[in-house]
Amino acid sequence: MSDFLSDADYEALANLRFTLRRFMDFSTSAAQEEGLPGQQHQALLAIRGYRGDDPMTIGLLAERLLIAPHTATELVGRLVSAGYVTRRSDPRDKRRQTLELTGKAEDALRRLSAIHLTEIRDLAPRLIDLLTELQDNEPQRRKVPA
Amino acid sequence: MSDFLSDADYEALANLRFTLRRFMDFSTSAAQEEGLPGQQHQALLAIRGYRGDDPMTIGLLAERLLIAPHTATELVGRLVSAGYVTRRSDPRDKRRQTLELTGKAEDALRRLSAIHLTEIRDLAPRLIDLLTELQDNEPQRRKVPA
DNA sequence: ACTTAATATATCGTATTGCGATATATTGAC
DNA sequence: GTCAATATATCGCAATACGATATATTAAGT
Repeated sequence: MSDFLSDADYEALANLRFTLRRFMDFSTSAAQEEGLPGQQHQALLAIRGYRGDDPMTIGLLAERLLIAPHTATELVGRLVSAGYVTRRSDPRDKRRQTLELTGKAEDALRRLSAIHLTEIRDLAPRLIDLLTELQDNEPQRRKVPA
Repeated sequence: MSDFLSDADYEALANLRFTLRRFMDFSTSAAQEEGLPGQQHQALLAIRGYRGDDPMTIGLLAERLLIAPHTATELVGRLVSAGYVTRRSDPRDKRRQTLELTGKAEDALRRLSAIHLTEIRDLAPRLIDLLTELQDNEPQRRKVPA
């Protein structure tokens, strides 16, 4: 297992992190300005962006956000309290809670998503460059590059 | 300001988040297995990947991690306690603290960076696709695509 | 040189948030 | 019909970042 790493590798990894952090930072700030903590914004997006036949539930949301189900429970509790999400017992399986966005959530998410698209279009070229660089710097590639 | 957004836009944004979250989740888990909280791992990477003439300091680290200087102070405090970083007063400006990685940190970071490179090479194609898709779906582009 | 402002780091208390452990309700398996 | 599995919920805890503030050092203005 070649774990030889050049200074350039570390630099590229650090730059990738820096770029990702800037995006996360932008995103969290934008959400805060809408009055939403970053995690709540991402939950709304996960609900809105979900394509599937069954309705969105706590468990599905947990999967999409990579958090524990009971953490999703708490997150949804906050969203319901703040008026962004409705939670209703699923008649087909009363263990499940079906989730839907309120108009308030749709409005906030529309604004947030619009500026996120703009920001992503700004960031994407740099990000793609960094990813491509990291892909190309294979540690063990043939001695004579084509 | 056209904030018309299609279902596909929301889906693409949600998928991008999901992919970023998977990377962050992978990264945090890998760091934990090395005995490092994710933030500490990223601090080590920021120090190691930093290219500059002046030595790394608390303030520079804060800039690279996009955290408040006093948060960087706390983070470095934990890293020093755990034996990953040395902190010394800079003789040129005694307000500054110069930071250096210990051998322990270099070892852990080498292992972590190696598996991160592997993971990134896995993830990069999907990420590049998602970013490209988001770039191309300009809401207001010319009516007749070339 | 002396006073004042700016910079760099540090400390303390607080708030957010996610998790582990655990509990309850509902459904499915046999 | 009983028992295991699933889905959600609750509680206490730990980690971490921040705001407010403090101290030390350097720079700027005169």
